[in-house]
Amino acid sequence: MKKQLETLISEALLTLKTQSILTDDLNPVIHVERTRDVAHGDFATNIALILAKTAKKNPRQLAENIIAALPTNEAVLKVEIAGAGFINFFINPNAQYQVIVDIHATGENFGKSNRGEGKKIQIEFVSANPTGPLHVGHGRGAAYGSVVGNLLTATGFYVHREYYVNDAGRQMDILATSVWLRYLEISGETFVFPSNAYRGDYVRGISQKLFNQYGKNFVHTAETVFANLPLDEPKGGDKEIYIDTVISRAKELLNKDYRIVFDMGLNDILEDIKEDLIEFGTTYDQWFSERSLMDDGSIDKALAVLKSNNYLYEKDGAIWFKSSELGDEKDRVVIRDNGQHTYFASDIAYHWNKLERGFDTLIDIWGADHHGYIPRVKAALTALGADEKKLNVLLVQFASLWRGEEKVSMSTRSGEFVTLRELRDEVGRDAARFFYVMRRSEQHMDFDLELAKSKSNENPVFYVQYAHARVCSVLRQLQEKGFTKNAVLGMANLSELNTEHETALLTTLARYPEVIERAATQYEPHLLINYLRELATDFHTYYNAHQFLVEDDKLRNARLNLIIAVQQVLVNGLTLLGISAPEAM
RNA sequence: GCGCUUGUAGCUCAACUGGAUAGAGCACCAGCCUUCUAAGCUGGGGGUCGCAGGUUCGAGUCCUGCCAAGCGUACCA
Repeated sequence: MKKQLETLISEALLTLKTQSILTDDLNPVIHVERTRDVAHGDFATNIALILAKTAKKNPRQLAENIIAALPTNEAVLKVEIAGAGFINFFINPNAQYQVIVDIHATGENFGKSNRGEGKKIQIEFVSANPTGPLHVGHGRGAAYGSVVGNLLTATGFYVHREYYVNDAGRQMDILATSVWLRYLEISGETFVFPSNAYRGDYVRGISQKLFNQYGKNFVHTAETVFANLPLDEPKGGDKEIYIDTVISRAKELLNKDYRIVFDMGLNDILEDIKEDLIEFGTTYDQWFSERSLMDDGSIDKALAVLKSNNYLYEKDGAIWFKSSELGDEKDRVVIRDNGQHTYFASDIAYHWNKLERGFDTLIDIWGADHHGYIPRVKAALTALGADEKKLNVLLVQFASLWRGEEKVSMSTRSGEFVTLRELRDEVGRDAARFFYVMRRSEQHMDFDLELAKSKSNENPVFYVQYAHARVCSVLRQLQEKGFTKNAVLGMANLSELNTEHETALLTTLARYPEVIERAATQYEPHLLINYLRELATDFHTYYNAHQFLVEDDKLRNARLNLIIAVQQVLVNGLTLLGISAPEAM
């Protein structure tokens, strides 16, 4: 309907141009929006206000000209000028019933579109280091990313979801070393655990597995392991330097066996993460290994291109990328003085790889604490000769956790974090997803565990699900009470639906495709949540105001067709959110 | 210091990207269950849109300057 009106207006403008009321060079973007106040009709446009200035005309006069030039359309009942020069459209009520027919005809496809025209979008999200289980901070990215992916799929994009596995690099070495040290403890060695190692209980679990499988094959005495090391931080040393030397010691002593320990940690945690995400309703098309970029030479190749494009130089024994020439604050190291490439180097190769695979758009979903990283990645793409505009980084603010009045600090290494799995166990997958996506992603979010845990009626997800369950319940009652259902009869009598509650529902239902399109193109799933809450409100209000199972066959079937349409849209929306639509509650 | 993000009802947040009288949910107050699930509905109070300027027909939304919070500012990710 929106698009129809926009077409009518653009035809009117063309007419005015041929009448020389408007000049040919005016080509404004025609914007039709739904009105907030029913007194303003169903749709409104500010086109006359926009054009008034450049056309040097009185906006109300111009609005009159536009209205006069509008082609007639049977869906449009009345057109009015209001306020400073708004043009308000009143839609023929009979046209509004069409949405019920559409929903019944298209079913689960109602709301989907082909706006994306099959364009390829790669969306990378979560990508947490496999150094420990996912915690509640990752949950928000997981929920947000999967819903954005669903929305884009629903609007006709080809979506490829990817998790970048940091299975190489220093953090993983710290994990492997931590696993080994706990293994040594299990074997009976005693020593002070490094302050910068991973202290979570899950590490002990992996170590136990290692011990069960390999016995004491990897044991070295504590004396040997800790001989001649620098001081750890609690003793006045540097924890980073300390842990790095412990890692070197581990590699040295374990030699080829180091990889066994390393992979034990990596695979165990990665399997846990995969399972966790599946249970959370978040799936991927690909798990992309960072190590593979090293093994197949992608990193070297990317750096070689940067070098030949004259964007690399050497300083202080390290290789630097001239990102400051391309908008970054300063230059960045890609190869450290110890010969190791930085994570940034593999990120360059990874993002280049993504574009090489032919995606039209890349979406990265990062925690907001990584925002400073954006300019350097974009700079790298530019330096490689790629189009950095294809990369779209969406930031998700971390949800700060509260336990009642007390803020919970989260750090993977200190081991005191609430895992995503724990959260799911406590509040359930539906509520967790709903809460995560309920707010704009850039908005800081307070996640009160006490509140989320309490299975109280305050939980908005129940409100929406309850609307669906109520429709199901009515349909069950239909049988029990001996009423019949006749969809065709209902469709023939939709004009029976003339109460204000029904009109409101029709309008809300008709908005659904607009909401999906907007939520998808803006990457804002919270719009869908807000919509579903409004739809549920309209339905609950209607439910309380009118009986659906009435004797009158025409009215009953018209109403049943309406509430079945509501049920369908609730299912469609909840499905996109990855939330269940229970038939009974 | 500099950069990014955010400041809207007591609390948590919306506001169709510059439109008409800024809206919901909690919380609070007053009502509605022999009738399709009361996890629901109806009504009510509650606002200097952080502050000050500017841009224009029109600003919560855009520009500038302050104030406050979070994050970033590594040869860590």
